[in-house]
Amino acid sequence: MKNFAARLITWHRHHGRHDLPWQQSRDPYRVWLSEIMLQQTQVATVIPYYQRFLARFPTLAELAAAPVEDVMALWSGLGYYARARNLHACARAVVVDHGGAFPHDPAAIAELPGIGRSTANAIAAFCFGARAPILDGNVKRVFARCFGIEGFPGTPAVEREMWHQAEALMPARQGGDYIQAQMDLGATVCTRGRPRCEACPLAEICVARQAGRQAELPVAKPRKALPEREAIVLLLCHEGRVLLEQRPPSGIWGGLLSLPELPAGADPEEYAQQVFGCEAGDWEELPGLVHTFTHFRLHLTPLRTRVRLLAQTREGGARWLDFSQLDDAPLPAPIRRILAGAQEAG
DNA sequence: AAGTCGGGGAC
DNA sequence: GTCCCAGACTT
Repeated sequence: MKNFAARLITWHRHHGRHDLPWQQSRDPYRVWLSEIMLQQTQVATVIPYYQRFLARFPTLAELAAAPVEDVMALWSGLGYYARARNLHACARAVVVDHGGAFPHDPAAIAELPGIGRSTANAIAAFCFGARAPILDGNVKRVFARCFGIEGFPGTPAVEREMWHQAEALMPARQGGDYIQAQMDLGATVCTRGRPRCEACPLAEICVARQAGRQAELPVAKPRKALPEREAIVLLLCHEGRVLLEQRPPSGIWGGLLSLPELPAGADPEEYAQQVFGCEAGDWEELPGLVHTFTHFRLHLTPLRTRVRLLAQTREGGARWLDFSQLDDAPLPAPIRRILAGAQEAG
């Protein structure tokens, strides 16, 4: 489709977003950091995290030199914590394998931890002027509508078709403006619900608009019923402190600190004593909460008790933290909420 | 090809 | 409440 890129680039000059915090620089470090944070995460959510992160780690070298725990703490609440681990690993790989500077070749960038084809291409196009297209949620939505592409874009077949389109449409020049234009159009005009077609530079050539099928394209993900899971978490309190344990590196909340989770069917009294060396007092059930993940719904029930310490905990990853230390701890969002409520309740 | 991985904005 | 977001990675 000729004119596709030209329409977008022209539109972007006057109607694109130009003031986002990571757009003030072509420093690959800042571009890369923003791209990772923005994976499956909206701009408004990312901005405060991005500012905090950059203030703590102004350069890639400082990030690479830091302990991964500090990175996790700054990521706490942002979700998809494998991104933070990969970010740290990537910084070290750039230092160790590439002399501290990102490679310019998109394929080489995509070899780095946490960087896939789309993110690698974005970095290469923004920072090095590469003719390398992206394919994110915005582009998929624009393509599906503009070209009338049927089928859920998450399937490999549809994705292959869209990558082919993306490669063919990518202009030789102004690549950075072009991919920024695609994302801006998807975020501000070709939105999921109620797209503003009257303001769209592609309106004349858009298949969905001509057919009045904006609401049907892109085809929605086929949904299954969410499985329900339940978990009991323990607040073992002792002299103003609470026991937290580190989660396994992979799985939900990988690598974060969390409240100890009672194994299914276990007795809290015995578990506290045998695993953590704590003699429990009276148990108090705190208000529970429901947290919905992408693929299941978790019902969390907190049980609180004051304990007497009998022995050293047998859990290597377990730590006593003062309630005043929780702000800086790498906690999952729902656990942070539970702890905040528990503190208020005394 | 399907499943795993968070949290919140927008509706 | 539901849907999905500047996706990557594992199985």
